[in-house]
Amino acid sequence: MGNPNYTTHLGMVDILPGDVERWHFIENLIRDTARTFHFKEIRTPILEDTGLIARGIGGDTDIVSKEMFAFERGDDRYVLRPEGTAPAVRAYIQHTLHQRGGSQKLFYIGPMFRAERPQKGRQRQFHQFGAEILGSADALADAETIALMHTLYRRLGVAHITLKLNSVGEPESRKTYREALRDYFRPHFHLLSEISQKRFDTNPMRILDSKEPEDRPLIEGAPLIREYLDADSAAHYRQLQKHLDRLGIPYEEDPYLVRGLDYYTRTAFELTSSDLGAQDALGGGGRYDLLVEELGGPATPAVGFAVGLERLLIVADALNLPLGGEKRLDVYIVTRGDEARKWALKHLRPLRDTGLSASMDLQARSMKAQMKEADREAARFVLLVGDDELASGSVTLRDMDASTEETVHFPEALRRMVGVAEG
RNA sequence: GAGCCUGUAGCUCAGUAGGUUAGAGCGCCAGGUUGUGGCCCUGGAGGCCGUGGGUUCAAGUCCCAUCAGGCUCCCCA
Repeated sequence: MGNPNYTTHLGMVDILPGDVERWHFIENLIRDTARTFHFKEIRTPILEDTGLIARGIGGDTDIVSKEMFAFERGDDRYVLRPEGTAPAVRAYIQHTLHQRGGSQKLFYIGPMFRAERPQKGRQRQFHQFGAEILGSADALADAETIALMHTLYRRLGVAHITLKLNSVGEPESRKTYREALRDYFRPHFHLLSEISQKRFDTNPMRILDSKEPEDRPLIEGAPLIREYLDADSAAHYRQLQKHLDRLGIPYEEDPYLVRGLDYYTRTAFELTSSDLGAQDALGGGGRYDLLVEELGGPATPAVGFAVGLERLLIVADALNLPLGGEKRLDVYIVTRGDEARKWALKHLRPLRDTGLSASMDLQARSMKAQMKEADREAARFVLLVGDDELASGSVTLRDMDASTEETVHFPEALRRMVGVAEG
């Protein structure tokens, strides 16, 4: 591919014409779906304070410990946001959105950055759609959040997806559970995989979703968190399941589902697809009742999720879902001679003012070359203007689909083209 | 951070046990039609064979390094 002087950095990709339309399609679908749930869009800066991210996500997570694009400038520490929840919560606090009353239903779409090794479905700059409900502790909020995520995929037409559901309880019950897990694994410690041995101390719950074969039999006998859930969390979990049943949203209880970010409480969920390969998570989320207070705001229960748009596109492609491509051109003006080019320049405006897309040759090429370009851009019509037309005050209107043409006055040509474009 | 694989025209790829001026299809440009697209024919432009070093009389082809990419582990969206 030659040797250009400059190329994108590792894990950063350009989205080119022909591809951009697919992004528009899903972005439109997302915004419209969020609108029907009456979630409101929020846009936050791509750069955030490093402290916010470290505090919000947790210093022990991979994201914070080794995947941040961060730099300093003067006394300020900046980081390219690796996820959207902490920034959304920051904005919620900073602008006292809780004073607006009720519970705030927010969503965002935008680029996120993590310095990981890129692979299928994972880029260093990737895009997420996320939604958050702040201010409700009710399981109804969890259900609405999940319903939004589920509706998006249903409306996209994705069929084979699995919603995994679990409750990770309150910090207290989790602490008890962690100890119970250590007690259980301790006698078998030497049988655990190397990775799991490391996690034994740091985060024994992560042993549960280990993919190492030698861990599987041990995990099957391990105590489950549901046996250690506090009464309120257990009730909340049952309530959510009833809501999901009422909504007709199928789910699979996964007692081993443990999500990577520190801030989750109670509800944890994940949407997976077999079409994705190794990175099979389409989206995931959960409840984070302590985060707002942790970041300096009023104690505010909250729940949310994020879905990866790159992965959504992969799934859509695997299913051959029509996302659309480049739009065809309505009218291309083919000219012959300088006078005709001047005529064309003047007449582009009335064409465009009616809403038609209109274009012309910018290189003074032959008519044949102009026709080829009109064809390449899938022009619906060609307006041909040369000496004859200029002399008679008319234009040749060519219907490129029907391969027919006739000579008419410009206003008449305009009327006909608008009629077809609207039909 | 680790492993495996790949790197020849804009794109998809051929390039024989290392041997003279590096190929195809598609795409692009032009001509065949001095005022017209899609099909067809003809011609053309476009490659320091990712980069650097080494082996050799000779390297796209072998070796080493490096860079980039893909997939996987880890982790996550």
